[in-house]
Amino acid sequence: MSYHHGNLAPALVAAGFTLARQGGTASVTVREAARRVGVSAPAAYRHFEDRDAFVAQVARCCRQELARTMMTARDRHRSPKRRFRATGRAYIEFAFDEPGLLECAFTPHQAHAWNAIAGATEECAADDPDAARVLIDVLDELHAAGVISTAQRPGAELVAWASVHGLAMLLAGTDRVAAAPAIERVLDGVEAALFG
Amino acid sequence: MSYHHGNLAPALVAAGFTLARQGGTASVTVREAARRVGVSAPAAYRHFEDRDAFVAQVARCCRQELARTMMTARDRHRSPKRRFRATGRAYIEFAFDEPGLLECAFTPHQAHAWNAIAGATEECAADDPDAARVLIDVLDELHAAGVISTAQRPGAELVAWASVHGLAMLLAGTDRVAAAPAIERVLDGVEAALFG
DNA sequence: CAGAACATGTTTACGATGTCAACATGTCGT
DNA sequence: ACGACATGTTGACATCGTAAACATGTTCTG
Repeated sequence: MSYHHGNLAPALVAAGFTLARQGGTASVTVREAARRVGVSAPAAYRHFEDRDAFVAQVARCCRQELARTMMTARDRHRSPKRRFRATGRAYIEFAFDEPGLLECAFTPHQAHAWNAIAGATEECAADDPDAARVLIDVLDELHAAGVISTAQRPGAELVAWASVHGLAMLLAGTDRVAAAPAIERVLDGVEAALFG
Repeated sequence: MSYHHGNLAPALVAAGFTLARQGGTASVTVREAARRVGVSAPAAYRHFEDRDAFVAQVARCCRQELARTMMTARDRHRSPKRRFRATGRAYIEFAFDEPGLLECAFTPHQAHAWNAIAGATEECAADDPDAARVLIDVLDELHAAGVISTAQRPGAELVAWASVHGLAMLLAGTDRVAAAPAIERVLDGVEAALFG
């Protein structure tokens, strides 16, 4: 209604999220996002340094969506081992359900993924779910329950994340049912590596 | 010298390879490759369906380069276990030495990676080294040596590849020496998963 | 050996994108 | 009320992918 949109940035990011969902990072374009929000393209540049900065925000959304998916899958179980496995499986399922989102989630600066694991926990509030946080939490549960030994605990995030993330990348675009055994095989491998 | 270049396609791919090395997939552009070869942009379209097809070829080169790196690292050792570990480590090292090439190697259609593992071995000749082939071979050595049990052998490619590929993705752009322990940790995890 | 079919390059051109500069229009503090 | 500031708009430019239409060698046939 008004000349000024009110909160353009979130609206643009939301539009970008939809674009990512449909066509992956490549189709996350400033112009198209602006178009969908009903605003001129340069307007976006009042809120984002450049396209990379915009995509980074969209990617953040994608990661949050992934985290939410993992959390709901995890919370369907009680035992730490089942919760762990459900978390990992959810990650891979996400690769099939939302290939565009997953691709976008980690393509921009892969450093995000690592940083998320390395130590960054302070940058995400309660309303900013983080996939790495979910993983770390469930690993802590396993540790607390004595399933993972104290000796094995350090670096467990990496082992789990690398396997699952790598598998998700490899399986992107393949047949879902054909991949099912592969998924279980890798999850078995992760468990064997961490406790087993 | 002549109006006709002679073998444009390979020249363009070589140029694309250099571009990938410097700036990753994003900077692999048909126009720039043509420019560097000293030819007009549309000329490239006599040899490649579209940009994706071109990038796919460049990616193939990148994968071959990776395979060569893995092979030379592997061949520095005799024992199957050491050869296996050297292969994996080389993959990760490649992520640090040639981030652009690694990104390009698997971004276009991740299906390549999976297909490479799934069954594709016939499409690569002796002069067309394949990273998946290298991995499979060294796993076969481990199996033959009795290090990997027959029960564990099936799907071992996936476990190894997913972990290492995922780790390489996660570590892209991080500090090399800081990441060293993480690398060993994940490699330990892979070994624990496959034989341990 | 001439010339036609073919492969391979070239020039031109169009539409889409990222992004800058200049201008317009609201909002808000004094 | 008025002027600073934030936020949008229009217009323009460079780069890209890529389609015609045209030019130039190469090669095969009569």
